[in-house]
Amino acid sequence: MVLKSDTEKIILEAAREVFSEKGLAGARMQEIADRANINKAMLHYYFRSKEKLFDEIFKAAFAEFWPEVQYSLLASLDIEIFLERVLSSYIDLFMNKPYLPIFILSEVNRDPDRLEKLIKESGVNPIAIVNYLNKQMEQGILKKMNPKELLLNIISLSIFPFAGRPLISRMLFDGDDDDFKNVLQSRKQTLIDFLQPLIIKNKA
Amino acid sequence: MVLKSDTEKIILEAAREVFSEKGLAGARMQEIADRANINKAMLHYYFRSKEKLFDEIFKAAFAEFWPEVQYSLLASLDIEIFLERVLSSYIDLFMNKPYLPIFILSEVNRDPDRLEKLIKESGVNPIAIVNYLNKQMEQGILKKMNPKELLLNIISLSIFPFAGRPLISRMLFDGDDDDFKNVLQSRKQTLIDFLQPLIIKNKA
DNA sequence: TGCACAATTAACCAAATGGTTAAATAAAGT
DNA sequence: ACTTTATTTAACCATTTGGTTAATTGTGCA
Repeated sequence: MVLKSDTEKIILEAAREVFSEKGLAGARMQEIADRANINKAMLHYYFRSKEKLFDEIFKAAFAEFWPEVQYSLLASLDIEIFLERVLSSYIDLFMNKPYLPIFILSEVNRDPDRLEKLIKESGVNPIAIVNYLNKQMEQGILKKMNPKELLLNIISLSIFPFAGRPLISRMLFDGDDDDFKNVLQSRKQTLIDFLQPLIIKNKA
Repeated sequence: MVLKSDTEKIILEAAREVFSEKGLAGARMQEIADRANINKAMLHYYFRSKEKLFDEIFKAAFAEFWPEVQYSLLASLDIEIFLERVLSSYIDLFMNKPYLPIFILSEVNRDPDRLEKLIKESGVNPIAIVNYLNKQMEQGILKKMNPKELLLNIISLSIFPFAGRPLISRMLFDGDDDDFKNVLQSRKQTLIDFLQPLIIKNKA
């Protein structure tokens, strides 16, 4: 891949900010240019069109969004370590990039075809994780259930609090986002506790 | 409240469709008018501005979105029945109105102040549920944990699969939304099983 | 029937918006 | 130094978009 010029990187960062705040439809090319301190024409010089620029941003966001989980199970991993890693890396990720979950969710919803293309290109494969969970169940280490649904539950518990952060913060924490932030941070541990009953201990 | 004319209702339904597909920024007044089979000027005749029309839609959506939970615990309820009701009513709701979760989440994220105003007007109060859960814990019926976090987990498990439906359907179910739909439907029961370990049975 | 008022429409408007262009400036190569 | 190429800018353009207006049609009622 060609090295990215400084200007290009500055544009991408500004675009990421604006697109994740306003969405594709709500974002304004002028605002991106302003935030990058450059002339609006530069956006087209480097990225041709709003759509193309957005594609770059979305692709990068999705790349961050996904692989955390996948790489957590290269080897046949102990389930407790697996859980610890998945939850921890997701929570760290979203703590640093709070905009990620809702950005992905919103834009996938608005135009699912964009995701479709990306999945095919990137060869991402969540089924590996499903198989892993399934194996743990067959070995009697995990309580038996639909492994896809278990993965869905783990992801729900990890992502939703971040995706719904402005809502939850206001409804459940009286608008005190710091308070909520603490809960989110400690979730690395409390979620493991919450999921603990799924793990079958062999009586030693 | 004044009776709503037919035209008004038709507009609201069309607006709801378009706004929840495209979001506030992405929606076009012309498209709403077209879908309602009326002249665009009628939209302004009845609702003054796009913003005002959107407010109506959002308010109605939020009203559907919230009270399901709240009304589930008018009396001091058995925890199993509580869970059953909450999960069941949420799943039924989102099964019929799949657009609701992501619509609320997206738009609250885009403009949290809109929610702020609504909360104050509507006097919604999730803390009642938190208190209820807390009491159950003190009575030794529920495993002890942060009650706000338990509520958060229940909500996450209920809502996220719907909010992320286009994403999950493609990533986990190979794009077969019917397959996913079945899982969602059966979740009324599987989620109860999943949460079962939280409930402490008194040995009879 | 005719009058007042509500509902509806076609035509129009100003502002915003994504995108283009031609000229200017800076860098790089010779 | 000179030429070529890449980068940057200001001005401009066509289209879209939310919103308005003035005229038309429909409705209830005195």
